[in-house]
Amino acid sequence: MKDQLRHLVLRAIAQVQAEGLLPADVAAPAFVIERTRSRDHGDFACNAALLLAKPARRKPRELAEALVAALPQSNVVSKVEIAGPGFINIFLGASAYHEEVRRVLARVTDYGHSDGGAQRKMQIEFVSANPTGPLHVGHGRAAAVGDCLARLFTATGWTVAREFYYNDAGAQITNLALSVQARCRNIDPEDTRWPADGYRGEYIRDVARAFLDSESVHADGHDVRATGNVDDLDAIRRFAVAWLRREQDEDLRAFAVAPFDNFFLESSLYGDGLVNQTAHDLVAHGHTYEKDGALWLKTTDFGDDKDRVMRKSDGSYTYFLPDVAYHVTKWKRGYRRAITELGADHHSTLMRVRAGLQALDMGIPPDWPEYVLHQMVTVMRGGEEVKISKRAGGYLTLRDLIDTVGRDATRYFLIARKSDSQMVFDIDLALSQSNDNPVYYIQYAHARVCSVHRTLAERGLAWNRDNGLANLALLTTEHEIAMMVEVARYPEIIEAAAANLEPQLIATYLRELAYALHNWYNAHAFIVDDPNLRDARLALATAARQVIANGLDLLGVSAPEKM
RNA sequence: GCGCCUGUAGCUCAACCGGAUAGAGCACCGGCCUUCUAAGCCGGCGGUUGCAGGUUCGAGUCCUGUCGGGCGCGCCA
Repeated sequence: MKDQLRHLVLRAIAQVQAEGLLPADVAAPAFVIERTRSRDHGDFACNAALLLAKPARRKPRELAEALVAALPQSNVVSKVEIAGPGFINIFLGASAYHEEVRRVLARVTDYGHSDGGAQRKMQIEFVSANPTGPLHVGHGRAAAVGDCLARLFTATGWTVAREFYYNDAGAQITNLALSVQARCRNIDPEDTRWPADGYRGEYIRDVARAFLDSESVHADGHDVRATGNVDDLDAIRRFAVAWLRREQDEDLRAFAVAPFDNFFLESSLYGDGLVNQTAHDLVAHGHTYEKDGALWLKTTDFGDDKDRVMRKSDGSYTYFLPDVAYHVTKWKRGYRRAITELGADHHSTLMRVRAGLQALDMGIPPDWPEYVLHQMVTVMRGGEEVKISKRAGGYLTLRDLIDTVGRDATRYFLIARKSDSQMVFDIDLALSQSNDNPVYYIQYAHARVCSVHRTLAERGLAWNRDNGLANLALLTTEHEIAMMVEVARYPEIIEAAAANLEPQLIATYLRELAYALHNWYNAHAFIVDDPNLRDARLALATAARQVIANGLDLLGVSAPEKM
């Protein structure tokens, strides 16, 4: 709808220019077509006249009049008004909304999708948890946001690759192996022989038992068999990494996160010599210097507040050099668009990685890759913060949350806030079966329409879809108009959510759509005697149900037929 | 001290990359409805958008300063 109107306004501007009212050298400004706040102002408002006024040196209202006069005829527009300082208010005819309802039922699960991405390829990297323990709630937020973004970009015409990057070789992994080894030897965390920075969670005991039992683990596409040889630390390390990767995969599956297309191992960067190569290239491009026996990258050349060590005096690299090398592979793999999702506590790597990429002078744009940062989640229950998991010990796991409130509520709540705001996850709210709980409220709206169809069948009636679509003009009450407007907004929401990397817009929208549906449901009976009206109401209700189902699917939340 | 994020009604949040009178829900007060699933409707109360400047036709939104909260400031990742 919006695009149609934008097109009309552009033609009007060209027409006014042709008439000489607007100088030809005045470029069409970045005007917006936006939903009005109040229905009194029509369906959409356009600010083009206000923006053109200055360069054209004319009064906004005068220009608005010229634009309105030049606006091409269209069957979707029923009325145009000039208001306030020079807004052009556009009123849509009912038929425009009827058309939208038909489109929903014709396109079904594709409704609201677009081809804006033109099937170009892009990559989203998210979760990227190190395989040292079960996923925690922060990973859950990353998974919910990243998975939803991936679905959104798929829906808007991009070819999306999902990637999971993990460190399988660093000091943390050594600690993991030592912890498992200690457990194999029946050493407890309380024991003086327990490794200094060992992982104390109960799951370490499970890994140790599996290792001693010579189990075989399948993760990331290959099998790793335990040798059972407690003295072989390297074998323990390989097994523990595979075991925890499998555990994390199970967490992600329980969370209904779509499978990752690629798991990228940090160790492979060393094996392929890419870290050395990157260090060499950075030196060659002259943005480095030696000081105190270490090699520094002049990140201050690219906006950082101080330079950073890239190779320590002991010859090993700091973490951000492999990060740069990793992102170089993304660029070389052809991802001209890439999104990296991180916890906000890692935001400092953002500047460093971009600085490293710029220093390499490979023609990578300064704002590549895009970043999505997610802030901390505080989990509350009964007015108190919950932070301990029995299995993991020091932190609350994603699995705990899923087991407590269910997958749907977990996903919805973790996506429902802007990801760069801190959020409070209220377990009591997520568990409540009431209207206060938005997940319940939205799913219930979906189930209700399903229920209407069941009742219809029980009464021996059938819904004549085509008859309903032919009689949409019978839907004229305030609630029905509001309902149609809400349904028609869906494509705009998808577009805005993808463009701004803000999946929470979908969550907010679905609550509003469900609200409109419940209101409508309570104001009118759907199953009435008049077959034309009945079919029409069912057509709109079914379209609304479809939009709810589509929106919930983007969020990874199920759309139940019964509740 | 420096950097990033954040601050909107008593509470949880909106406000569509500068637009019109800052909106919903919950809570509270007064009426009403109760049907295909357990649902809602009307009215009332509630705001100097943390504070102070600036930019312009127009600022919750952009800029500067300031105050409060979070995170990060290592030759850890």
